Amino acid sequence: MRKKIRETTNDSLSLRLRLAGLRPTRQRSELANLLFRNGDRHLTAEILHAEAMAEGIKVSLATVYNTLHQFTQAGLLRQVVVDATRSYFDTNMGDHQHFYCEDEGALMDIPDSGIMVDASRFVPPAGTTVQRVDVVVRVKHS
Amino acid sequence: MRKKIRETTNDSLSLRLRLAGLRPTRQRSELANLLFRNGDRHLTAEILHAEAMAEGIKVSLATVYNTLHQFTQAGLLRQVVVDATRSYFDTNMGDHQHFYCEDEGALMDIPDSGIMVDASRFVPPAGTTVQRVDVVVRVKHS
DNA sequence: ATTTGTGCAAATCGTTTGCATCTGA
DNA sequence: TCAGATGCAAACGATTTGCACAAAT
Repeated sequence: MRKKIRETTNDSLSLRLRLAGLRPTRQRSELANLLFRNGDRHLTAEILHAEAMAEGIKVSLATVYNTLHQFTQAGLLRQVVVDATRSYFDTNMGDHQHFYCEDEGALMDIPDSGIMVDASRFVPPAGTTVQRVDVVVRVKHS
Repeated sequence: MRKKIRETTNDSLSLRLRLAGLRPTRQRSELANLLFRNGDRHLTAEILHAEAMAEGIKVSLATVYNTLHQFTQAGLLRQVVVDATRSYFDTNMGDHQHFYCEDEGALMDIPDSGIMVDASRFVPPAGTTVQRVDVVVRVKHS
């Protein structure tokens, strides 16, 4: 049979990476798989790295950091700042908000119904435009 | 004239510290003065430390950090998380929200009219209660 | 072949801590 | 007096970077 022109291994993830202008290297593809195969996720670099290790994926922590930032820049992830000591990344790029439980450091999406902050309700400082509006509902175990 | 029983040096700041259960030490009083004399402020430990130095106030950076946390715990300050790399403290304890300009790392109050997020609009995860709702409007120089 | 990514370990940066010394009540 | 504060420097933990090597196109 003839040589396959189009890459057979080119799953949708590789495609996504390509479209984002990122070479689908082994590490990036495997991390992308971890990140996106199971829908919405909120994780730190360390958590992702630990998961990768657990699945036998070889990546250094430094590469995980780099990759998360590249994905963020490419619009595949969103960085969520809730805790001064940790950086979370969210695979859900839709317009949504979060619950954050400080007790356990858990970040959760607010089920849709929720808060819609209407950007027209306020005027940004002179010379600036609104990038986005972050809403974090801080909760505590009661 | 008779000995003054009540401290003459007891300005409102020292009083505030006392009421908060904090000894009005020289450093705490002077930092409190810097923080509260000019109304609302948003600053990092480093900025406050630099200001103190500039005014000839002798405090170590470590003490500034400690003091900011003590004030926060005492309800005199609020810590605002907007940037993964810096911690801001806000002297405005009222219910309000912020603009954050990533370009210049500037944090500003949103003039009141603004956003009122109504906590009843959503249900916190089971077993938790809402602490507070943080809204950060991220803006960029255009 | 050339460009781009990766790994490691060292460097960085904000923040915290241990401990000896000082200070306010 | 003496519990509580402070200062310094060392410790810390998350993140980043420099550089030699490896992989993708």
